[in-house]
Amino acid sequence: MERYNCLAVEKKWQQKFSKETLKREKSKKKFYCLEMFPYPSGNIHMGHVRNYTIGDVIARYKYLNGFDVLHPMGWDAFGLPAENASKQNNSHPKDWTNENIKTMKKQLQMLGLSIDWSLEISTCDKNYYKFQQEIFIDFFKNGLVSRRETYVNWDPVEKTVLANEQVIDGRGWRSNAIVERKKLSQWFFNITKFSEDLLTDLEKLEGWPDKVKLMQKNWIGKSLGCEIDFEISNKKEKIKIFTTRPDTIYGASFIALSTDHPLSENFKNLKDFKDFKINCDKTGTTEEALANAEKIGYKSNLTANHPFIPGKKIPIYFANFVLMDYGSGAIFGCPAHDQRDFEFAKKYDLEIIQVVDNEVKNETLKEAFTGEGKIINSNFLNGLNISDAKIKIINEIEKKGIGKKKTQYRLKDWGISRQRYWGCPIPMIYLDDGKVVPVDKSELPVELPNDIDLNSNGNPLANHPNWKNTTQKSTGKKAIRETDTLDTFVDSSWYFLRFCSPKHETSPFDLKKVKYWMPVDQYIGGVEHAILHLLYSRFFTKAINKCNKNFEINEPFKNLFTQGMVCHESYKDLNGNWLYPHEIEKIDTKNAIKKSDKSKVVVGSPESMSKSKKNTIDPEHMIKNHGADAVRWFILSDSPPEKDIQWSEIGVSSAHKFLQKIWNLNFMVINFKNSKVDEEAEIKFISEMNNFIYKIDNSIKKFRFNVCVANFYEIYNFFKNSLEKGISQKILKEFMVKVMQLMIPFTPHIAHECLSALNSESTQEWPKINEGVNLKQVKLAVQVNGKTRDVLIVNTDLKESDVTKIITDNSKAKKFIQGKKIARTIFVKNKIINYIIAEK
RNA sequence: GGGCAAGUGGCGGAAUUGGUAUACGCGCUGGUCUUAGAAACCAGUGCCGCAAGGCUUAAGAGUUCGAGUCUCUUCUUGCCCA
Repeated sequence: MERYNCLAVEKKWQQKFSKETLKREKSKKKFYCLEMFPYPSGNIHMGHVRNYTIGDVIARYKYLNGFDVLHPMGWDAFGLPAENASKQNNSHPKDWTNENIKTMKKQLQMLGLSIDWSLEISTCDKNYYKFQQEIFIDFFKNGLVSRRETYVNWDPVEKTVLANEQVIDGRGWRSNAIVERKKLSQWFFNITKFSEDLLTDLEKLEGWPDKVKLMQKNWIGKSLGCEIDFEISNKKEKIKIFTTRPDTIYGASFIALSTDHPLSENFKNLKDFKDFKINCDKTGTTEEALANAEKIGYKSNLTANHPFIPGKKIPIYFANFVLMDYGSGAIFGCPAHDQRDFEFAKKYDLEIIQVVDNEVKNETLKEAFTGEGKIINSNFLNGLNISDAKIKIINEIEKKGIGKKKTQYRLKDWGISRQRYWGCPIPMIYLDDGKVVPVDKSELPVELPNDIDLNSNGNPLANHPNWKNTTQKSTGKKAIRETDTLDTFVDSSWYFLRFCSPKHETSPFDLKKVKYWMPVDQYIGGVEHAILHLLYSRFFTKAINKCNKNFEINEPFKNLFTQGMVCHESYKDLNGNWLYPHEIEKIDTKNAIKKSDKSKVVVGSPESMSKSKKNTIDPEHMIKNHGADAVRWFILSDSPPEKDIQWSEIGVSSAHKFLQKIWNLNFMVINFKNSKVDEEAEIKFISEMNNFIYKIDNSIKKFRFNVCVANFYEIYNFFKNSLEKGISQKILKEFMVKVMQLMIPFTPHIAHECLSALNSESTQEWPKINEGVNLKQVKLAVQVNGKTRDVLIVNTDLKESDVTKIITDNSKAKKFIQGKKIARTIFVKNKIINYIIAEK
């Protein structure tokens, strides 16, 4: 018996894996297994290891079960870090990115993944973004792209625009800078045209986690409301307001307008109004920023007539918490039942009229009441609940002809302009006469220039001396290129289509291939993409469908799995400096010291690995120490894959030890010599092994990989104990082959090596359960008054009377029922018998 | 503030979906081997109790012959939205 040399064995099999694919062209069943492709930041991290190991288990499992499997990998290669890194070390983003891709590809191959590398794509490759530009032009021609001046979320650090989704807690998702409101001309994808489809089609996605669907639903944020026209007192003009709470119309005590509302024209020359407007622009555009900001207003000299209370006039304000691009840029304020309105009313001493009943009465109201209740103080609405009141008042409004029912979505159009170099150029040109037109498709790609100055302020493309000067092909007219590039979320919104035919030259994808492989059967990635990336990809699929009627694919991802994060404790020395795990020494579970000077180390609770906290573990280092199989095994073993996992050095090394044991067991079986064969023991062995095969198969299907691992430990224990039970070598070998086949998806290197040591050619199939070999016995629990008193091993399908006889003859439960009156017996065949004792 | 998850030994976690709670692993304790340690192997390990037995799935109630699993109340934690 030799010691298992994981490094040599893994290297050997990786050379084979890198040339093989999981294609089975004759198979009638296809399976598209896709993991979210990585950003080439430099090195792979443990999150990638977890993501791609899970994907590999699924891909290999499906392949072994006879599927024709597509399992590609590529690079989400555009993005700001490349620009920043290049500035720092005076290189070019292209070189920096390509270097990283090389390193990370090598690292991924070290994991023994079943990736078909012939399909590799990179989004910064002009052969990729050329087709992205083509899709953009198609979208443009189909009315799915628009350009308009709007207030945008401006990240002052990155000097670029952020989508609403990219603003978290009022800060840039990457820079963490406080986001400002700025007016800019921007390109948009008209994602809101699909609001309703994106919402209703969520119901079709049965293979998606409910959590993710709910997040998308909330994000789209459909709400039913209505528009109401308020007459301005003594004028002919009307103000159209939008509200989701028309039931509170009798509580209206003011009107608030956006500072960009058309009515502001009348005030734009007043200095105090101008100052006020500047002040408003400091508030961000997110709902949260608006909710948290102090509510400020500018009182106009106008009032509006209340549409349902004759003679009542309510004041008109401009306010910072009303935005022009939500609804109509005008609201009516009902302070008693909206927190923002409440704060506003308190500040400007406006009327607070309660119209929904609540235990807290008007005089003592400390905040807006937004809960359920009966309508009061509202004339004909009194006594109704909120939803009935909404229906009734909308009817009334429509009858009076002063407004109509309207559905509103929270989802906004997707702003895609970025003032950056390292992204896909937007293929549009500005003609001298002011027209903005797409580049002729024959001129694609609009290539990024290589000679750029990253150190100049602002957008390097706009600063490039001549790149932006061009001519329109069809007319020869002078034109200027769009210098903004596309948001990098665009790159990842269709890569799954490109993977189906990555070298296709005439269009973004070969429709035949796409129709064969799509939708993605299993998509795997982090839950942090639950909204942005997944929503955008769904939009792209629907938008392409609109441009090309033959596409006929409505949803890109049939099944979605979101894995948890990889966590690790963090360490700080007494001066508050973060320390890497290799810089410290653990004394026990909660205490550690610094290796260099033996000083005390503060151990922080486990959290997501991040470079800033230095609580990262380098996968390459781990693979070199313990082997790829051990790393894969550990990352699958300790927690269910959808939950966070805590990285543990001891965990990996014990995974390594287990694989060594498996290797030894394999050799024990190969060198096994029979003394005598016990047929009954063989039947038990086969039956139990079949049981294990069933369990593992079942657990893989449910993504319960940690349970699979536990089952493998049980198999090992059981198999080892069975060696002395009189089982023939033939049977032992037959089942060792099956065990190794089961292990292929998890630890492909050692599994293949053992199979080859067993002289088995069966490396491409999944073990089948031997039909007809079943245990003739089952465990049956004996309960008295619901308490388990004994567990019997009995023949299957025994009748109640037979079971009772066994119990009264000989059982630990006997003494609990002897001499007692049994009032009732519950008997479930092969499972349980429960005696209910009558009370005296 | 609203919504959604979840809460099981010292730790990670399992429980065929209402039928043996604590599988499996880590850790710990004892033993074998060893000059010693490491490794390996064997045994033990929810709590109380010498034992018989009793108690135990965040807390409390309910439904049921039977509840970790279903219902209600409370507490705690996490995530998302505000």
